[in-house]
Amino acid sequence: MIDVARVAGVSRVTVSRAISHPELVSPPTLARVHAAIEQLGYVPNLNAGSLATRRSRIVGAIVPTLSNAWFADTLDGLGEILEAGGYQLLLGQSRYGEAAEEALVDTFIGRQVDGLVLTGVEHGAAVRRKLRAFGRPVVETWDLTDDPIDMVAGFSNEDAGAAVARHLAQRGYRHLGFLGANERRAGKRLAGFRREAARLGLPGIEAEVVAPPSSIEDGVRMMRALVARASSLQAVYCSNDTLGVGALLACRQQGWAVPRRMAVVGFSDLAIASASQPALSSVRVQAREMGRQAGRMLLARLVGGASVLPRVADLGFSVVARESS
Amino acid sequence: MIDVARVAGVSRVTVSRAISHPELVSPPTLARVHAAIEQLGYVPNLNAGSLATRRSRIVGAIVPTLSNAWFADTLDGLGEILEAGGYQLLLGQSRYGEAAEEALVDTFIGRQVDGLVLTGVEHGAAVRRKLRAFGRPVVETWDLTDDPIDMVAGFSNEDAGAAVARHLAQRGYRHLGFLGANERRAGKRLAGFRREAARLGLPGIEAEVVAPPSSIEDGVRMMRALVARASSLQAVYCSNDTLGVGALLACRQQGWAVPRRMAVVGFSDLAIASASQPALSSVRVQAREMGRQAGRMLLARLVGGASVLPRVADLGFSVVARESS
DNA sequence: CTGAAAGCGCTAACAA
DNA sequence: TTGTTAGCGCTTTCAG
Repeated sequence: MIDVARVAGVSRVTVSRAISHPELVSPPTLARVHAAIEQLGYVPNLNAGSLATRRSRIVGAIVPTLSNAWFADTLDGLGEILEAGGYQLLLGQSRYGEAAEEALVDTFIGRQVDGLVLTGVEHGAAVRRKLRAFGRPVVETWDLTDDPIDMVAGFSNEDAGAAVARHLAQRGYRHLGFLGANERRAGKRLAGFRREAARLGLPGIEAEVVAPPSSIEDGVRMMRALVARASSLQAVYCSNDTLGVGALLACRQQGWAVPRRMAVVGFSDLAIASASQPALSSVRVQAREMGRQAGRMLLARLVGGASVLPRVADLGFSVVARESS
Repeated sequence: MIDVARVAGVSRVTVSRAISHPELVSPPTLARVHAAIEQLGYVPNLNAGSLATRRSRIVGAIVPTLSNAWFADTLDGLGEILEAGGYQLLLGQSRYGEAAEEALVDTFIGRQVDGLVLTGVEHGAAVRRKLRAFGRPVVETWDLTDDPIDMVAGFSNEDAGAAVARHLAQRGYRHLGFLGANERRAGKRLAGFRREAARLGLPGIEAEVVAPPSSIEDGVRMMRALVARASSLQAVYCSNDTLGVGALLACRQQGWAVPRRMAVVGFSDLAIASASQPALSSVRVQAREMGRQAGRMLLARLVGGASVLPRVADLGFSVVARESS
């Protein structure tokens, strides 16, 4: 910057202003500074700027994993909005681990991110405390809660589970089962599924769980294990579409007609759900829109702006009935 | 940090050392410092550290989009390796735009990222110049070139296209078509496909292209357009599986038997390829492994270490023949 | 509209 | 092993 100042024949401050507050610099001076910047190929050190301003123009985002298309979609939507506001995304993968999440929160705070997006609403006590003390905007996604750290953009996983139970009950299935990942939000979907089945007077629900991330093979194996335990099973709800496709595959291998002998419902409505044979019923969630909404909520607080957004946004979900149920 | 120093009864440097170089601090002092850190809930400002050390412990990554599972997988693999080395990922989406890519490169340089991962090997001249001048490790992915900016971890898109042509020719298909995204790497696959078809003496190839990102609907529409133009078509190669699934759908709607009346081959072997009906032949690429390899190449340069990795890593690809061809 | 002075929070020499 | 002295490169008062 000193070099630029010398070449332009001005002081360092003026160069700084020409970059950050061009309206405070006279047009001729501005032109000279720009020329010097161009000539020297000068690129300002944003870290130094962040240190001085305490604003990094970076938003941190923590997802369990990128290899699930749905989280990637949320990030895509988030990035889309943030880019437009001049912010960038610093990424962290928690791999579904609470300790990893806390470590990520620490480094994000250390890097002075201007805002943070988390997946889910269940976090360690330390995470909640630190983030509240941090005092910068935080959006939790992919779930809902009465007591957010700050803001939420998601949907009710319990309600989604309950909706599937109603959907299956309506179609006459009574003996329901569940295949799911051993993970917080999948657990909530199971809880809602159980609660609603009980309310409707259906028999108790047999469940199989597996450590995330789930694979199609997991689905095949769990489906077999489940029917071995509960041969009267008529329908199974899977906490994600990958397991759902696995369950369909297991049915095909056993020669069971879907949905007559066994109905299957997945979750999150990936492309694979509509492409599979028979097409897999699923629960559609607004993955990308959740990211967008989170981005808007952050920007509203970051750049101020007129619009005051509510702290809680429920993006909802919908049961998509296809051939498998 | 001053507060921590006072509480622990030491100087600021000692606190700094206790955090960054604990082996240089005596155990009792270290304990006092840690106690003070704990008590005050102190979180070091990493930006200040970066400013002083000129190392940010951040790697920038630019992908066209996150909403394609394959790039997300590459990032996942990259993140996996970098996390283990104590680095974090700063993300940028170019949306297949060269200007956007250059802007991202600028801010990444400005943020002093320690390394950079790009998608593809075709970049603006300014990007190449700036990155070479930057002097920090850069890995290009998802393609190969003789003249990398620095390092490459990818595969040959041209060879992949050629391999599909051979695969189809071997099975007796002669009139070949192509559906693809209007994008650099898809273009190379088409070029290889064309070249090989010509070499094998097959008729010229009809192609349809569409702006990325591709959708299943794009595939349906393009497939129809293609056969409207070239009714003798026997097989079609799609530059990604999404288009491939769309092509299959179009065939079903027309009542064409696949692969008898029309063979279809996709690209990148997403889960959707094996789940679709009939199962879609595809070209498998090592998306995650490309990310891992890029991560290893970066770390090898960043932390030094014994192993010297080659500048170019060809991860290859393989044609996966399924029911559709 | 421009410049001088002071400081953001940390770390790398060097010395003790 | 610990502390002292100088910055890292930028931005913000406050004067001029």
